[in-house]
Amino acid sequence: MARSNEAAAEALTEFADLIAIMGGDSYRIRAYEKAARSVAGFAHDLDRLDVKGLQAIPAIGKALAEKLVEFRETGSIHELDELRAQVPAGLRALLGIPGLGPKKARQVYDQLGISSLGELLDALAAQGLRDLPGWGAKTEENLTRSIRQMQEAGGRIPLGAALSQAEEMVAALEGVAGVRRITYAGSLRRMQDTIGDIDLLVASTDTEPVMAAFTSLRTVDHVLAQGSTKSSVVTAKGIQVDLRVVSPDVWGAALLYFTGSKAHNVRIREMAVRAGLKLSEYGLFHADDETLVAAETEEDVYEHLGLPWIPPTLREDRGEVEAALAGSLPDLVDIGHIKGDLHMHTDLTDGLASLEDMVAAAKAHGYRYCAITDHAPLLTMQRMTPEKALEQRARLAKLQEHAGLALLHGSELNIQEDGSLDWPDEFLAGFDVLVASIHSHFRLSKAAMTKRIIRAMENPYVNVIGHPTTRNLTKRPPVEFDTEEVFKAAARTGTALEINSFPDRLDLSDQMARTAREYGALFAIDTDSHSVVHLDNLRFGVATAQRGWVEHKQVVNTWSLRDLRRFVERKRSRATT
DNA sequence: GCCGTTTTCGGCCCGACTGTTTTCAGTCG
Repeated sequence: MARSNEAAAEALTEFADLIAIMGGDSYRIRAYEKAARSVAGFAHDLDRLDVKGLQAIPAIGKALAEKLVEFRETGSIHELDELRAQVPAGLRALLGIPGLGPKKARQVYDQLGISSLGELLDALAAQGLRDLPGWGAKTEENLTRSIRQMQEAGGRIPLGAALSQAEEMVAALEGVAGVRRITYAGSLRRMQDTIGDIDLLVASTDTEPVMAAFTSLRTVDHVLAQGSTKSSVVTAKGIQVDLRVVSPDVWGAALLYFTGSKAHNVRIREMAVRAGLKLSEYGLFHADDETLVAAETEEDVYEHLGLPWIPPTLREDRGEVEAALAGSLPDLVDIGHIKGDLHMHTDLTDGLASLEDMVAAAKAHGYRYCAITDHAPLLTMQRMTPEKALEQRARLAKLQEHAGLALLHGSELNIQEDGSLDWPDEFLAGFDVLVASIHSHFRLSKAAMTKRIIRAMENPYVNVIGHPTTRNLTKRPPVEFDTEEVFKAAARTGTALEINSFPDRLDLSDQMARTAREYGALFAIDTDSHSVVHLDNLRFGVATAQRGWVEHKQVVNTWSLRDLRRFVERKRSRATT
């Protein structure tokens, strides 16, 4: 994704937030929000487009096209600057608190002068908000809880945002004189769902120019430390980035060391000690005479410890060392195994791209098949109807004639509070494949939630449970259900559990996928794409699956079309016999 | 602010939930 698109989308989103706080017209707000999503999901680089070209982007008219040009040329938009002058910076951040929207944000500012998270917390602690009109004890309680949940996330950055920041910096430094190798390490290389800070590793014999280039990167806001082998900066987005420079001949040892995890490193260092060796970021040495054993590649170091190379996504000391020793590391799913995406939206509901464009994008990804799964009627805002679904099916059949990959017609159904679904079985039977997801009633009791999900899985037409816990990494905790019961039921009913690749979701999480796998459940790694560019998120879902030790055989969308259809048919026929 | 086979004005994503209120406002998906 082009960086300029993201930056422009962020400016438009901020615009929308500020208009909302100022009490502006709700349709105008929505227009900005929609434009932001459209720009972020636009497949081409905005930088190449003039006012006229920009207007060809959906949801961008003349006014916004001009603002986008202004943004590109000056780095800002004067109307946005004027709004910023009227709304304290901290106030917008309050909108990130679930349960607190623009009206309440404005209210606490106007009536109590609160314009930061800290001030809001103080007021909540002092019970100073319950007397405001429309507020009460319960509101205070809910907001306090929301904030606590946010803080427990610890200001960590979702994987997607961290990775694009890291890749941008790696690309900018790759060409610097003296840089022999460069990569990101740490939790980012292990593809953990959230990242505390970014670790970059450079192999070079000439550190000065590398450090100078690093600390003066455009994205750097300020420098925390600058030395000859290690420097730390904070980016404009508030992300800390550490850069280490090592000699090229110890690249492998350093990469191993800085990739971690700490727990994994401790385990293999213990192994080294027992073998009369010593492992550090500078290499594997004989303990007695300090002669070098291995350092140049990770494979080398692992091999001299008696281990095969262990994929970074497994390096958490969750049994990978034992498995490696026993020769039983999982045959992990990889991005090349994926034969199709089973969860994609189009502009028939809340997607941004047309059916034709989504199909073309799936084809461009080299898929053998893809499923179009627009929202079902009970998500009322999407205004789906049986007629529209059938019409889409007819269009899909027409596209199939020259598609070059198998086009499956599906839908993303809504699991209701009692586990029932949008359409009767007779209508569901007309689809090729169906995803069912929770989009409402997140706070049911654990028992009710368990029963609800299992009932949905028992429907013979439900093939995939979409984003099973509905968690949002920055906003919403996962719903609670009895994992053992649900995962057992998934295995028993022949229902795949989705590993949703959206960077804010990554749902199932790595740990839950690992548990589900132990109960014999199958998986679908989907992108839940709402635009063409979202198809690229697949790598996050695949990495999450790897972290959950998921093997490719356990992922239904690595199967051939024939096997996938059998999977669907088997469940359906079991129900009728 | 966008958009148009209902085309330059007047619609636009609608309904549920929560907590507040005593008929409704704000938030969310």
